[in-house]
Amino acid sequence: MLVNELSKKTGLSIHTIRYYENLGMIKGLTDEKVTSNNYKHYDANTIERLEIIIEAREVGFTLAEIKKILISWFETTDSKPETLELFQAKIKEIDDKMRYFKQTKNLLEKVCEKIQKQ
Amino acid sequence: MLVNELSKKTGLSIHTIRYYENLGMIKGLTDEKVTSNNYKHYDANTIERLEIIIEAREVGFTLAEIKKILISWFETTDSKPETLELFQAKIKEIDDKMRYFKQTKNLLEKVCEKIQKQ
DNA sequence: ATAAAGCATAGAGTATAGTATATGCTTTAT
DNA sequence: ATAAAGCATATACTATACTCTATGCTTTAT
Repeated sequence: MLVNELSKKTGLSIHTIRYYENLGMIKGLTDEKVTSNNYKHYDANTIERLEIIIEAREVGFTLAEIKKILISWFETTDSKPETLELFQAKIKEIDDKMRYFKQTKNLLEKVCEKIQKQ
Repeated sequence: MLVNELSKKTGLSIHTIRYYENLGMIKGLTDEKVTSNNYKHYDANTIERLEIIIEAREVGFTLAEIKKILISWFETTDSKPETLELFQAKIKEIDDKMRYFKQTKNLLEKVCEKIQKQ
């Protein structure tokens, strides 16, 4: 599929997709048999990657961090202990954030109650 | 307390505190009795506000959104239905994000497992 | 008394994550 | 055949949230 279809399937703008491609987070392939253009083709794996990006950026991870996750998930063949430690730290970060979430949700609920009582 | 103490108590840099003050998220008061300087004094409410800011920014809310939360929580006396709707929408956002969190945590745990198996 | 540290304001600079514009070539539709 | 739409690359622009630097005045320590 070309970039337009990929955009429609993921909900990301073509600009954003190209931005992620420039960062090396996804990679389209040009068809060697076609010489008239250099259109890039994307596959199901690209969609999977973009869905991971969408999820992880909601969590607040930077694109640089998400890139590391993608590499470890899809490309890495060797296991580096520092990579493992990195992700274990990220899991802890998520747990910490969960607590902030609950507190903020709680505050928002109280704010709503306060408004409704008036 | 002055800005230095406030910084130490909250863990935020003096620059960041002033940045938030310029955005109108907190407010220090100058002592009217002192004419030689215009040092700003901060109270316990400021700490409370900054703690809310820290929590809510972890959740991914923008400073503009957090400012609205602070106003509704500490200053607002009248209840606007649109404010209530805003916060109810924010609560839903948090619930949505929670789902992304669980998915991302799940992915990270799988990545860790994958690395450990190698 | 004088140097060091603290405070305030203003403005510049940085990082991240897009978003938009310009240009030029290619493909598709009429 | 030609106009419209799609694709690629490059560069510029924007927004958010800081972070740093410069300047000058005030307070504190020695």
